[in-house]
Amino acid sequence: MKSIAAQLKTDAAAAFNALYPDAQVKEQDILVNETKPEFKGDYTIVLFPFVKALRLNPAALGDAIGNYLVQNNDRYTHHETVAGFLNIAINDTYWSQYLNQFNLDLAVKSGEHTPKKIMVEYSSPNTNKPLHLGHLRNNFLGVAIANILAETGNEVSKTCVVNDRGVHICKSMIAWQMFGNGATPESTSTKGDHFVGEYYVKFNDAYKAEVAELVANGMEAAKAEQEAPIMKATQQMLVDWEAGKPEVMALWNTMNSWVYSGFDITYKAIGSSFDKTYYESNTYLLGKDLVEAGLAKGVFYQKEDGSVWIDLTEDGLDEKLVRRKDGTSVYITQDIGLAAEKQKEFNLDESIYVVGDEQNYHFKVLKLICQKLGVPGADGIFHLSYGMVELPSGKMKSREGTVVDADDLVAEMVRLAGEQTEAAGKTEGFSEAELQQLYETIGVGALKFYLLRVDPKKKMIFDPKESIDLHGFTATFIQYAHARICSLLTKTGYVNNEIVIDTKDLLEPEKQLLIIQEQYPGTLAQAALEYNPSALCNYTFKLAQQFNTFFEQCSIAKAESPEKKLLRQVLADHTAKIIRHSMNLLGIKVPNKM
RNA sequence: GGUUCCGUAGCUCAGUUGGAUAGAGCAACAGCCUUCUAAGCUGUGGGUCAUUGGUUCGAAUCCAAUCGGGAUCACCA
Repeated sequence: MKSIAAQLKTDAAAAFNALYPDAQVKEQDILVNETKPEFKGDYTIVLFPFVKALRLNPAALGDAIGNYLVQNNDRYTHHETVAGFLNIAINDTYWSQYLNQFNLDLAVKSGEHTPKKIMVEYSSPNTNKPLHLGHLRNNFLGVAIANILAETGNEVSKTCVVNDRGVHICKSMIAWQMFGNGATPESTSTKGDHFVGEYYVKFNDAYKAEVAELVANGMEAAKAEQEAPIMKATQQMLVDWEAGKPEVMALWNTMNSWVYSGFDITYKAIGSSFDKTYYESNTYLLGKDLVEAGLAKGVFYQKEDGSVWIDLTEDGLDEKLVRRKDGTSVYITQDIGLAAEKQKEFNLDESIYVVGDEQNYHFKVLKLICQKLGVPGADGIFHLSYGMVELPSGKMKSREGTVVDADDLVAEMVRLAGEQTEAAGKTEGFSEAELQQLYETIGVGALKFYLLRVDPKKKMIFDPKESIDLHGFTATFIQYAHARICSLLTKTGYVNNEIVIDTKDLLEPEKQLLIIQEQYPGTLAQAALEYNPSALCNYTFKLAQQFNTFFEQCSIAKAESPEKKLLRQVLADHTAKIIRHSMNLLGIKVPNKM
């Protein structure tokens, strides 16, 4: 079913065409806004664009259109034209029809588009260190966007490309060989990914020391960086790995398995999961055949030294290397190969990559090359680019130890949720286990909401002080409204299947709540269209806010009449249903009691 | 330097297919719990929408220039 705003556009276009057939007004030409609170009405049609063409003054035009709308649709009642704005009110009696037909699933899925096969790639960790704050934004976005697209009627698969090979992995391995003395995550009671990450740090410390020593002995810095024994050993290990040397493979497998067991715990805590995981160790050779094909097609060209390039200068980009002179592939070659591979396996309409905006150029190039090569599905490649997460002090820098660890952050949020719950004296009636669950719901929810509430495209500042705030524009605020509703409905004896009869003489808070509720499917559709979960955050907060106003002003227990009581119970119930629905899509749990 | 993104209240952010007096949250201040959960509600103060010019009935939104900031332009991934 169409939203009221959309229906009003249709009806207004019909009114224009009935009254002024020559103007040929189309639905898309009509701008419908919410009426500003200081004016009477619910939705507003902007008349200016038509005033000139029709050579009418705004007041006369507004009256004509307004009268036509009210006479031909019992959905609209009052209208008034103020300075070129035609304000239309929705008839109170219309709302009973709306309430009786309320069906969230139906409303959400009734979009007109044909379902698409969509893959969302996100998370994409390296196996040499634990996840950090930036990964959290990535994961939350990936999960939310996959949920939103699936809910709005698409077939979505989630995938993760694990960067499990390369020189950075070898660094951890070398350091463990040198300094580990056979230690394991078990023997040191350390989470596997953190354990391996510690050796990555140890590598860098040792490397720095070796370089310093060489320089002290008179070597040039640039040369020292190449000649440091630990670096040479690492490079040799990479060669051995590519050759499949058994003891290197064994160590690699062991250390990666430690990391994966650590990641599993983190993913479980933050609610990330994947339908398919690609490992770079399996995919890094992909794309080589496509380089050959590209050469044959003349899409690529070879320089005298044997390296292979593509010239993208006509597309406003640069020349880009796709194969080194030694015949090995580069990063983008694998990505081309993997794009083709995904397409073969899943036959996608859309392939979404949730990757930071520092790779905007890379993905522009990737898509262009795939298109030029004629890789199937190339047009469906979409880089869901998100901005970096920065701290109030600036960027996170591993050198300066300012990287915020994901596990630490989650644990801290859960701890603070507990602390604040206890401080507020709200622990009564919960078992220990229930409390632990509640703290996770609040702590993790707050973190997710904090990272999702900002437009993904924009870089954001993560202020630790602000992120732990459980007031205002937060998940906690919304969760609290939900918990109140659950309690309220139980206490006032709400029975789910009754029919609403009376929506006459709606009070302002009741009507405002209805209007916002009615906008949910449209908001969700917009969030899907723009790949923007923050639109849902904003909406759901607004809904909870309006519910709280309604809650203060419209008592259910002491309603003026049984009809009002039922109406308000239904309004509260629907609020809770929408909150559950949207928060679920955002990956945020809502408690029934808090 | 080339390309590209950004600049809105003290802080964090909405608002941009051009529409009414630019909105929230936090922070500050003043009220509201004998009544359905006060993690709440109500109110007050707070703005040269970076600057300048242009387009037009109308610009935070579009265009140009300037200032300030980020990203990127690797035979790294």
